[in-house]
Amino acid sequence: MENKSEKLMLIDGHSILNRAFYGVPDLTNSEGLHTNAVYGFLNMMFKFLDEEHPTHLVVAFDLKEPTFRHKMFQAYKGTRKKMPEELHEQVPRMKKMLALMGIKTVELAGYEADDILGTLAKRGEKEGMEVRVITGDRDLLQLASEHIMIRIPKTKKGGTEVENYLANDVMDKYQVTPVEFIDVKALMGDTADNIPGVPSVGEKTATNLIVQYKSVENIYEHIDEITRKKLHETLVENKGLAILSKKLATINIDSPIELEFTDAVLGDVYTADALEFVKQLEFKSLIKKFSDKSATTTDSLEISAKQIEDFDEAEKVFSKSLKTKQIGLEVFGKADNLSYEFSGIAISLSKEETYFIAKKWFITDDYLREKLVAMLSSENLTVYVTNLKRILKFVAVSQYDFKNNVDLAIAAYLINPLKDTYLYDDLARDYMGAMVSSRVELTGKDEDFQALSENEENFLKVAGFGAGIPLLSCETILNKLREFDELNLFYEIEIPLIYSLDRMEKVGVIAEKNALKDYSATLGEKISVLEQEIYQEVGKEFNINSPKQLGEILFVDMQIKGGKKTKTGYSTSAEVLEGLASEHPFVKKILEYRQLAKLKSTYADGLVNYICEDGRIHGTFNQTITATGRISSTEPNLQNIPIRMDMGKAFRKIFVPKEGFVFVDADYSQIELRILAHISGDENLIEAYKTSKDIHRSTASKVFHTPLEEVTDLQRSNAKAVNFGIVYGISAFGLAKDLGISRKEAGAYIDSYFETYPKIKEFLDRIVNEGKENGYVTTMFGRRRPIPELSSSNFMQRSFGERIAMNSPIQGTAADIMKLAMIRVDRELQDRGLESRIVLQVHDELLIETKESEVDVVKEIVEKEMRHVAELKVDLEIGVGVGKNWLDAH
DNA sequence: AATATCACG
DNA sequence: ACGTACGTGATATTT
Repeated sequence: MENKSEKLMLIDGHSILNRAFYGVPDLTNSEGLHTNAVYGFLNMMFKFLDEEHPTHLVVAFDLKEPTFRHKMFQAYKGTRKKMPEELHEQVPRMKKMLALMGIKTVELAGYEADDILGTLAKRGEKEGMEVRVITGDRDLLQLASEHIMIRIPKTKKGGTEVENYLANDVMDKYQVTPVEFIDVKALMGDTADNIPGVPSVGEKTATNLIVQYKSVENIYEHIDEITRKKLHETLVENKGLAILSKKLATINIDSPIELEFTDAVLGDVYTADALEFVKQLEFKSLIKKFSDKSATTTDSLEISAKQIEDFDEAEKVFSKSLKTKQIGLEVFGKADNLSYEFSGIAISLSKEETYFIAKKWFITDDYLREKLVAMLSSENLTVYVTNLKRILKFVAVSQYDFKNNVDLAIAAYLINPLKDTYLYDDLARDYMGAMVSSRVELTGKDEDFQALSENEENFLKVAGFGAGIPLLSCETILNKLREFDELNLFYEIEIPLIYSLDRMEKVGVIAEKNALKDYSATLGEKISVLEQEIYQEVGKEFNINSPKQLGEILFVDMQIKGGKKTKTGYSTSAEVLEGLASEHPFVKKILEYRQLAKLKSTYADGLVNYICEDGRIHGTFNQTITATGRISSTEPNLQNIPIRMDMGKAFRKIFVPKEGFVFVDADYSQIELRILAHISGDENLIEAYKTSKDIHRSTASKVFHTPLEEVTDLQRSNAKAVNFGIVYGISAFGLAKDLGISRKEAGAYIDSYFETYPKIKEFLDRIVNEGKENGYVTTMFGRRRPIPELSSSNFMQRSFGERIAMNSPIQGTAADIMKLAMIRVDRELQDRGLESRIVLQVHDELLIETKESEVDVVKEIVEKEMRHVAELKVDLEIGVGVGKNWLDAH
């Protein structure tokens, strides 16, 4: 029977797993299992499956026992270098994954994966199949033929490129046939593959010889024809080695493998068991892929809410809730900072008793809101939720006194801030060991209204999980928090902060829409002018916003030197372009165009879309995003409004206080460096802060051994860069790049810095060791950041981990201090009955919309509260400004 | 959905 | 030999 339409894919298991391991950054699931190689393997495999649609699939692995070829080799050179443990532990995991997907794996005692692949490839070809061999090993090129394609994925700067070889591709690239390739390899040897080869024969010589003589054996039959004396000599001397090398290099294509191709037919790989396993390994994107394609999954935990539409029954549930000690709660509906509309409230009283009280008939928005307020402000009732700030949006006013409300998403964030979501399914998985369908899986991304009517059963599940899981997981989560010694951080900082952030979001900040639109138009005009000028210079029109087109025009069409590679093409970053500007002045126009285009799209046009009917922007401040404990700002991002460039500063002017108010802006001066001085206890830096006005100048004076008055601007700015570098987790490379000096010079600066401030060096060493021992580092307030990278066997990964270990306690402590300051300033404004309000936080800065009559008291409040949040060995200095717009106040 | 770039601390 | 400063988010382009 002809098998013309059949296609066999063979994967070199260890080789691809190895590639994946080194190509994918370290990944661990919450149990601490390393998963990056498995993840990379699967992604690569899916990519090939999508491309090729094979009918048959086999993955071949080596076995541990030494093979024939290994044994022969060991006479010449030790053993292969062993796999790092992080990879080793992933091998059984990979095999399990493949087994669960119903994919055939083959391993055979005494034979390498190469032999298995070779045998199966030839066997498949004989049966008339198209064959694809996926490997990272060039040795396999000897298998290439008209119907056997060797595909070698290469990880190039994050992306993967594939080299494909049929027989003629091998000829094109190596000038020899696939079979002759064995002989080339035999002559030149391959240390990585344990083939000794003939000494001093490299790729060139080997190829030339084989092109002429076709095989090792034939060379020796014509050995007298070799005229190069040295070469002739070594060839004769090493004849035995050459013959042996050929044996070592030859892949066995007749291994005794008991495999019928019918056993390797590729079926549905998206099995329910495989889905369970990818969930356990926490491969987010693959979970989605598997869930979409596999049959319905069963939840390992059943909580379905009972729907209530009757007013009297609703009354009963609320009154029972208010009398009990603890409930789980979730609110459904639409809400922003200006309005809200319930679709209902889910309440869980116990595992068996969960309700969804729908808004209907007499159960109105007002009624639900009233009940919600009662529960959130109850003295005796503890309410467990997963997103308290969102729930607060259903309570319109900012004047409230809520208590005993526990946001478990934030608790889970404190336990491990590296996750990207803390939704109910995440909590169930991490703290209850239960796999449940996510909200998106059950109801999609649609609004709650539609979901309720469209798929009632699924919606009631979401309601059940949403309220039930917080209640059922709270004990485990809080115990973990206690174990991690983060309860104080949680209750004294993170929970109160929720209310302050909510207030800040609800207040919002005025952005002058008309001024913004005018500026957008101005920018638009300047951009068109530049655009035309650039087209003139280049000689044709193109999309300047496309790095691809721009790169090709600059470095291919115009042949400009100095092009740098990225994985997709030429880099056109500002850094590269600036390097070009002196020789090609028009490049400045491109830079300027870029800058203005950015300002127009992101800030001018971007911000306008967020201005509400009240003329204000109500952004969102996220509390569970950053790894260090900072808050982040989205929709829009109000923490990256321009300030450094002149053209950008205009945007700060459109942020203004309302009538009768001004802005008071307060920021911490060099808070991170001061924290470093405190934590390290370095007397010299502490002393410098006590006596010097200008810390960078003072640092320059000491580091460069120059009297204070004689420090040049350049020295000061270099010292400033070193100070920054220290906080970022110093490296000579990074500093050199920043300052545009050599790595050696940068190293000298760093050495001198550490001589000046010896305890800083001690601290940095200590914190890295501590991180390696514990697997995490902490801030002054006990905030924890795990650093899995520190245990990586990859130098780059580990170095990254070390810099994180140095930076996180500093950046994180600054974040803790600012959070506490915000809470206190906010509370003081409330308690004193003032009308002034915090409107923005930008990491070390607070912007306060201040009633004109309250300016003095507000200034006094921010100075006092911000300064005294923590008593450090150096004072926390606060800069305060007052103005009619953000730029002037800052 | 990923990549490149650039705005901020 | 390798090749990165720490932490974020939005936009436009390309896949």
